Amino acid sequence: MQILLDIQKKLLPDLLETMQKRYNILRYVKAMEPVGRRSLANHLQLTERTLRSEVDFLKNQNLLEVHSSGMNLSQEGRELLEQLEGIMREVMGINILEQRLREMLQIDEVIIVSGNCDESPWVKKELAKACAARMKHEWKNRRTIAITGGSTMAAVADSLVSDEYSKGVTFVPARGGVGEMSQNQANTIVEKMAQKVHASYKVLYVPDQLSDEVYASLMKEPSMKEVIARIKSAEMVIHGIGEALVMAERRKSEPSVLTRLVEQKAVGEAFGYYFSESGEVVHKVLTVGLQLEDLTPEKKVIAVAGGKKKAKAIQSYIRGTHATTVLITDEAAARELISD
Amino acid sequence: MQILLDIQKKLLPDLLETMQKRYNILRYVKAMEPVGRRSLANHLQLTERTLRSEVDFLKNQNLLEVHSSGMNLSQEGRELLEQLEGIMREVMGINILEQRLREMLQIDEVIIVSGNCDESPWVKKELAKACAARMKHEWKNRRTIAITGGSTMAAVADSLVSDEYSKGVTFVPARGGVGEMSQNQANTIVEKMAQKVHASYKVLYVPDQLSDEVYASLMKEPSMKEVIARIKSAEMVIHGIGEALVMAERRKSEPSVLTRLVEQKAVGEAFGYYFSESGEVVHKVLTVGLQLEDLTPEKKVIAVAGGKKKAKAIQSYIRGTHATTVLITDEAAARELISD
DNA sequence: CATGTGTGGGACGTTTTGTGTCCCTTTGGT
DNA sequence: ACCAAAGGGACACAAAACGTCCCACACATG
Repeated sequence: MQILLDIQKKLLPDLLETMQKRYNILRYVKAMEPVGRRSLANHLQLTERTLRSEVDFLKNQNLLEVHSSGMNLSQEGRELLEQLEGIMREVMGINILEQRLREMLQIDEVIIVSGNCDESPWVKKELAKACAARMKHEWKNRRTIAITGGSTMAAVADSLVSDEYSKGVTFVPARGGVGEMSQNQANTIVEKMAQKVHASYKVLYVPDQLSDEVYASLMKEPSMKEVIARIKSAEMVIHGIGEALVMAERRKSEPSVLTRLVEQKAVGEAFGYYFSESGEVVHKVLTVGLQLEDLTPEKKVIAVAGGKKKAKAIQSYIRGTHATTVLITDEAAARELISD
Repeated sequence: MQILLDIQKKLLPDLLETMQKRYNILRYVKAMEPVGRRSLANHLQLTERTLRSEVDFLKNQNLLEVHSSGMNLSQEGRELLEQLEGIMREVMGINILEQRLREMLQIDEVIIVSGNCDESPWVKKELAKACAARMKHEWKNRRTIAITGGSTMAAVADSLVSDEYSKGVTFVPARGGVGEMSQNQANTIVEKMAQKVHASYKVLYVPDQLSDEVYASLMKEPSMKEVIARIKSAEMVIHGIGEALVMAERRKSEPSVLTRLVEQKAVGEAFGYYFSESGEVVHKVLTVGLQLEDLTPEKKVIAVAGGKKKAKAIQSYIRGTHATTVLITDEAAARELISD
């Protein structure tokens, strides 16, 4: 059945929405019958007219009856609703999860793919695919895209496909050297993405461990300044979210940093910032490029991360910044987040 | 899965239609790629513009790509189509049957309920329900409805439910005395239907075995003439289809009639007419009311019959008259019809 | 090289559908 | 008798869908 639903989601994207709407109407009618149009419209947060159209429709389908005293479910409607109750749990599983997460995290948009990244490797590909598809919808209008490193972002690069608007896009790394393996470095991924969709790109190589003077003079370099300006003006930011300690180790951070992270109970990491459970920034990698405060509301920020064990990291990061507009995650992480 | 589909059919009636349309587009694109918009529109019997809207949609869903040389399926489209092929067989099972029957019998509309009347008694109820629902859509505009007898029609009467327009309807028996058991007689059913939906009705009692003189004088009776005129002007005709010999026996026809039916290979029967396999009328019950030639194209004629063993009867009847606009039958009969 | 046929995409006016917003009559309870 | 709440009719307006062009471009063919 799941496969049928997946196909339908592709072939009729607003099917679920409509089903859910009508399902809700039937439920409310059952609960409140006999109920009038206007009062029902209030409860369902629909305008009178739209609800009326729906009611007319349901009436034509013999699912409800309308009398002068109000609306009732018909016998057939009752039977259908009974079946529907059972099936909707399954049908809306993901949808309901998305909705709850949206409310809980106060995020505009949540996309959940079913499965668990940690257990099934192909789920990460699904995550990446979802991210790629989501990006696609934006890059007609948002043409400078900042990207971070990480294996998830590398997967996103693999999933990108070019289209008519993609040529106009420029990819830039969000921040200089935050210490990933080369194939998962932001610069590498930026290059790969640009090649995939025939777009332009700019890289930002900032050597680690520079003395302050060299660093300062480097920053005065015009080419450098230009890239950084471009990065700061990016209209879309795509990034992964990591577990704080895992990231710190992978980056071979100083022991002092590590201990501080542990002491301050850092759990999440995103583009070089480490967040405690409550969302406070407890550490940041010092480098150029996007800073947390650059994530203004005008930017579209897409965060991608999946797997049950990343739930806390996701939460800490979301608490730490309200800039994220889209969260793309998997079912396992979503359920874990909600269960907390 | 079937239950989900059933629900969806109720909740979004044109879902299947849309799915099928898009599925077809994908199939054709795959078969003809790279293919242009106009040529595709021809093959699919869609106008250029509607196809274009669909293509835009599918393009946005990343299911197909459009280049200057024509359209191709995308990788994702290919994958989806593969899954779709498998699932559509099941999804459209009934729909495809309906479509094939429509083409094969040259009928405007075919409605098939799944199952087999002969084996599962509740399938007849489903047939009746489908018929009742179908009638409902008409009686806003078609207000005089002629009904025949038979157990199927009796079941239809049970399934009728009243609505706002039903009061304006008048039920009449299609023909006088064609010899059914009283509870399955047209007059009885007409009365029952009218009661069910708070409509008016007229009956037509024509005693059997009248001498010609009495019959002639009876026909001059004004009340009689009025009813008959009403019947002939009926805007909708609902009738069952029977197996010729079964019907003849049930009606206790003369042995001479029986032998003639056998000789002439009568197989189907509908409102008193007997049809041979090729559709010729080989016998008719002599009585007043609707005659075969009264079934003009303006009338909406709905034929209801199900069960594998009625397939031949249905076919013979349909061949005999092209007046039928809607056939309501069950899966078993439909499959049998197509396999012939 | 010209030409003809196919491609996608833009554009525009028309039609249809959906919607927000009224108002009116009916109904049923107080 | 009255009032609140019901459904339904009506209308104007916006948005979407649609039919029907025309255009630029690519490619094969003469």
